[in-house]
Amino acid sequence: MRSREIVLKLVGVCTTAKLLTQLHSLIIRTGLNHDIQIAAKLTELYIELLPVQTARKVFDEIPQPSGYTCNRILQRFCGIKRYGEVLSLFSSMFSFEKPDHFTLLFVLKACSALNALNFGRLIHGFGIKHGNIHSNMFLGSALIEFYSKCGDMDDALRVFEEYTKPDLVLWTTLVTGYEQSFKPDEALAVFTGMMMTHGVSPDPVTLVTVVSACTQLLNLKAGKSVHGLVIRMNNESPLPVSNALLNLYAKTGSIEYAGNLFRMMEEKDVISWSCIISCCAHNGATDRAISLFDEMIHKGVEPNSVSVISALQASEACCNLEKGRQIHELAFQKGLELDILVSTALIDMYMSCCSPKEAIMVFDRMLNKDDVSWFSLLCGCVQNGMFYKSMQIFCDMMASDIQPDATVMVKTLVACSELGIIQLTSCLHGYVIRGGFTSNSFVGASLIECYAKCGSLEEADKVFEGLTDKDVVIWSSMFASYGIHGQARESVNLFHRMVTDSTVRPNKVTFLSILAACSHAGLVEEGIEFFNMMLYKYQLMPESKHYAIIVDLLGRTGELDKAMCFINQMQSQVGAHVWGALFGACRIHQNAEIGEAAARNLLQFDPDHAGYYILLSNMYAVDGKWDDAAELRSAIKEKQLKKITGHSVVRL
DNA sequence: CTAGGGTTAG
Repeated sequence: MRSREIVLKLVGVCTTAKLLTQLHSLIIRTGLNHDIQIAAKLTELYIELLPVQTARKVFDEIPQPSGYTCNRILQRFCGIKRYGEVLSLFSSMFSFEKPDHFTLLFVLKACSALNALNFGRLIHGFGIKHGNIHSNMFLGSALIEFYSKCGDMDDALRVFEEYTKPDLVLWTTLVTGYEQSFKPDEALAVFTGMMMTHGVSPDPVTLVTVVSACTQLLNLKAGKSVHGLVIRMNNESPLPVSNALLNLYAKTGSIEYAGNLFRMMEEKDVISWSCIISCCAHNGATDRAISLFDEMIHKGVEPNSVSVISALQASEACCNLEKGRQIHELAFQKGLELDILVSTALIDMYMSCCSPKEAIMVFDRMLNKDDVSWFSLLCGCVQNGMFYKSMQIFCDMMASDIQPDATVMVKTLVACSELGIIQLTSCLHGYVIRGGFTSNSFVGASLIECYAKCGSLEEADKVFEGLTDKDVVIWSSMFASYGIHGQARESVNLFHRMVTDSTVRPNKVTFLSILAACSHAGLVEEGIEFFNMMLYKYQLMPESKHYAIIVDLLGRTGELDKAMCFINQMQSQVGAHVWGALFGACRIHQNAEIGEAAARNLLQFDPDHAGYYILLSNMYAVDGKWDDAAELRSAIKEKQLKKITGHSVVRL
């Protein structure tokens, strides 16, 4: 009798697994393991202290576990997210122990995680039948969360409405449910109802969810009023709330608000830094994004993959290869390079900074690649003019059993059209059909243009006529195809066929194709006619590229003054290719005066482009302006510019 | 033994 009490006391103070095993063997030797009370205590300890599998074994050996013990083991499994085992355990204990509301709580949690809608409904029904669940807020929120996670907001709302006096947690669970189910409007409506008609004040948890809802809606105005509420409620808002607000400002591109809030925040973590860096990186403040990243590192904040990705995107946007490399080094040291998202951001950065070699090295080092990393690699190679490599990557993708999607097909077709190998195009055409891409108009358009660029207008036309559902993209690609072959008349005729035979409305790209076709064939009048049609009949604002074509068109026939006038009356910003077109025309027609103006404008876009200097100096030379020519030549030397040698390839 | 939550990413 005495030893029993001692054992019980010992069990009470046992805190480690090691002590427990020693104690257990002692208990077995004394035969006290048959004592129900001691066995129960032991089990509880096992459940708490031992690896779950052992705990489970111990539990299974108990002939009559109490409800409390059952709940403890369920709780343990819930804690380590082994939800499948929670459900199977529950099913096995159902025969001997009546579940109480604690049991149901754990099981519902498992059902939510596993999306086990039917199982959860069963639990819900059981709860209704065997107890007054509507007096228990804990069960209520578990049920609301369960239905929300299973995507059944109607039932979630029904549960909520059973409560006559829902507390803040219950309200918040409902708001969160709507927000997580991508119904931010409803989330905000419930929130306003809670505050206005029921007079319940939110706490930080509620506020975070509400701000997330505003972010989903990109509703800056609503978000700002929540911010106002936060300020009125509390002088110093908790970090999660500030971070949520920061994210709202970042996502809505409100760089000013984000900056102000960030500066005001007393406490900051990686998330805060990541938000502000990503905000700057995506809204044109790339240098600031980079300096913020440096500041973060300097302050000893440990970077995570997200902050590294944002900093890489900033380097990418401002083509800062050196900075990109530095961040790469840092990511490598921190072991973040293993993250697929980081590697992919690195590939994008190197590709955009014209260093495909380094991008490929990153790719080759990746342990597991997903379809996005493959796509980044493919895209980058096309961007960098490595068309053979792009085709090779496409083949490697297929060999690695990666299913190409429509965007991959488009990029591959672009690479193929640059290579100009028609047999390859036929192969890809076959794949387009087998892969079921025929209904995708972007793939269709790329295929048409690919055939055209490989020299086969017939094949392009065959594809075009074979498509039953021609949208504006498909039509435009065919106009462009005729244009490539100098058949502007056919292009124009086809345009009229589109307008009369279909309901398709031309867009800016359509006019780009038509104008290019006219320019290519020297159809000056028609080109200007189309330009006016675009402007007046279809009310489409021409962009710099459209102007460039018209300038090119006028330039070809030597109407340089007219072209200059045209540029002067442009509404939109004059892009580099507009000046390029004018400059090219001036070279052909030997107009050094306008040519100089064009070249000076061009150099503003690309100050180090040796080609412009040389062509301009040639123009001076032909005009006999030797001094000007010499001056320019020495400027080139001074800047140490080298002309990049041009080359072209023809494949038969 | 009990409930609702943060953020960034191709």
